[in-house]
Amino acid sequence: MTDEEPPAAEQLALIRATARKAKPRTWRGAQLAEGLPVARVLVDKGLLHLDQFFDYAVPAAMDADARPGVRVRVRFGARVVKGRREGGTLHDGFVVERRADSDYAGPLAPLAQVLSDEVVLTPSLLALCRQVADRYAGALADVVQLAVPPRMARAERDPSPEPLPAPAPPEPGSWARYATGPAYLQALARGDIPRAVWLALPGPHWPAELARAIAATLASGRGALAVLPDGRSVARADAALTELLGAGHHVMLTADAGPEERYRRWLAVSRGAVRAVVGTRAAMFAPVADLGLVALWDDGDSSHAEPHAPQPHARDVLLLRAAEERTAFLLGGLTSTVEGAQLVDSGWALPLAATRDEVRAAAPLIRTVGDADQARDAAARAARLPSLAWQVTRDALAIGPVLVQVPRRGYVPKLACDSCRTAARCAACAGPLELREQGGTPSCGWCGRPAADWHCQECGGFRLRAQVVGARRTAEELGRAFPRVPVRTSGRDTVLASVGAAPALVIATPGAEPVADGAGYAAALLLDGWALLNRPDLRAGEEALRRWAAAAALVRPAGEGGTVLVLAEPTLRPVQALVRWDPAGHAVRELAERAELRFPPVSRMASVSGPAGAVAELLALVRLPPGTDQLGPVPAPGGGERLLLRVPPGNGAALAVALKVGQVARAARGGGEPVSVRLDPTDIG
DNA sequence: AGCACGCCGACT
DNA sequence: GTCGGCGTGCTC
Repeated sequence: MTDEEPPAAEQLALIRATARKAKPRTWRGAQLAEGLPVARVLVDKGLLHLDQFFDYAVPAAMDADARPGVRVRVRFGARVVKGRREGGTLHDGFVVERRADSDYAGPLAPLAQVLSDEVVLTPSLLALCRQVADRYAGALADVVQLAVPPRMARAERDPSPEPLPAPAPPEPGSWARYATGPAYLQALARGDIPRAVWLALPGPHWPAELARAIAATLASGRGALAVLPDGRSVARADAALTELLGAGHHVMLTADAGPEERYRRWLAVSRGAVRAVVGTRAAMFAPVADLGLVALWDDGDSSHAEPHAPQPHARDVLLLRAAEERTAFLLGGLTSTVEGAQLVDSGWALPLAATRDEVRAAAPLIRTVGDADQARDAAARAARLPSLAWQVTRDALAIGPVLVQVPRRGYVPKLACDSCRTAARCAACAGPLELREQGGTPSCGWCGRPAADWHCQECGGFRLRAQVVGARRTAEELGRAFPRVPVRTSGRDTVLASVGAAPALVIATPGAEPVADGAGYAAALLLDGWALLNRPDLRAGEEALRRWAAAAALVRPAGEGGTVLVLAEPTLRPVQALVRWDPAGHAVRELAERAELRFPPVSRMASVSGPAGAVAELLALVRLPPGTDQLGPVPAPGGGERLLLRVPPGNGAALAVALKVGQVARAARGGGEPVSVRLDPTDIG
């Protein structure tokens, strides 16, 4: 996060350094480019662990085209047979530098082909990729593959539109509801680099607010980039931006545009023709010229984590960009992650929140039904829904649609206390307990300790259960109980963007809730309370609050009759935070707890997994930063084993470097079976 | 990751 | 003698 320290970088530079200079020689003595006859090339695939550049000779005919940043093809892996080069397969790559000489002592192979004269891997994009690779102990080529889209020749042939002049600074609009909102916009429009963690008010205004932040940055003559978790939210931001500025100032970078159109838009950004980008995860690398603002919406959404190696998270990539490219930063959401709270806590970013009066005016009424209430409720035992739920639904259906949030399939804890349903955790390290075989002894998913004498920390119970839910069926029952009301469903395969303002029951899984036209939903029933809260995940509380707030924000304010009913214990921290609509307080308390328990993100973690021998081998080569804890190893789900490494705050970069140095050293000794290294893994339980 | 080189044992 | 086992090391 903000703990990167310089000595680590020197260590990496050392392992990258190569031998002495040599005059470029080439294999067949072909005619070479006169001025700078050497091209330093990043080879796209192969040697993934070696992670280094290779020098090639530039034939005279390619002198003009082989500029830094263009795509080339090179022969790689050739062998010398009787003084002649033979074999070698063609690989794609990028020229990263033109030079007068090479560090490589041997003869240089010539570039095979310049694929295109389009400069795609610009120096600043390369620098960003390098930083991301280092941050995650990954290979540069892997990051470049994430950052530069595949070439589509047709899109390259077409010229990009002429850039538009900077727009006028926008009016504050609904930003006036936030104490420092108008000042934040003014700072952006002035060309400053304000950094904020923005807690958005519930309701439909956040896309327009995000659009105004982008417009204010454009007004300063700089570019802006906003990353959102899914196509629906990008579409909302896009619509708001188009309404504010018209078309032409921005592009949408999402997967559903198709590869060619997407590359066309990416090129418009890369060429400086378009200065603002709204997009999903991959847009985090968008090469916006003279970037003035990076914005991220709802950083707790898991789709901000890139699944491909080295699995960078959009929040971290944008934090790197904000620091390196000296830009403003806006982390927005209805709730805050602990990482967001940490940015405020460290003083790096300022909170951007509304007054309590504005919160009260915007939020719906939140009511709760706990287990004790349900036990007393005869109707609930029969129909599995408390009578308050029936009452709220009946009343709300008189004035508008009702949203029913049900748990997603497979979204249940592995093991929980049989009596109070609290997730079962390891007594030694608080990792999640798992049952590896039927009837066996549960053991910790982190440190592997068996938990034969487990008892519940909350209620003292000693029986464990694997959880099952029937909430979807409950929702269906609800539909049958109101036969004249239409039932719409949104989830998994069919996600609705919006529903009408007329009374209806809208059943949705978390994250797939449609926006209700008009005033918003009259009520929401959150049926997934205990399933969300009891997940064996560090983020269970944060995630529950995030999902509840997302649903509750679609409900009209309490003053207009909006009601939210959450089926969860009212004494639990996330439930209280929802009732009081105090996401900031919740995040601050979660952060304090993580610090106390030495959990991420206060401590940083890496997971090392692979065949047992290989993990031990890598570990022997790694010089871990002082104070590193080793948790495990435990058997990994896909075979082999997994080890967690935990370092104190401020040592994240050192841990990444140590692991990278170890990986390279191990590869140089003949490698063997590969070991996967991941920083800040998201699935550690 | 490929892929050739090399230094060992069993075969026509 | 020669074919081929895969252990080892290099790739601009």
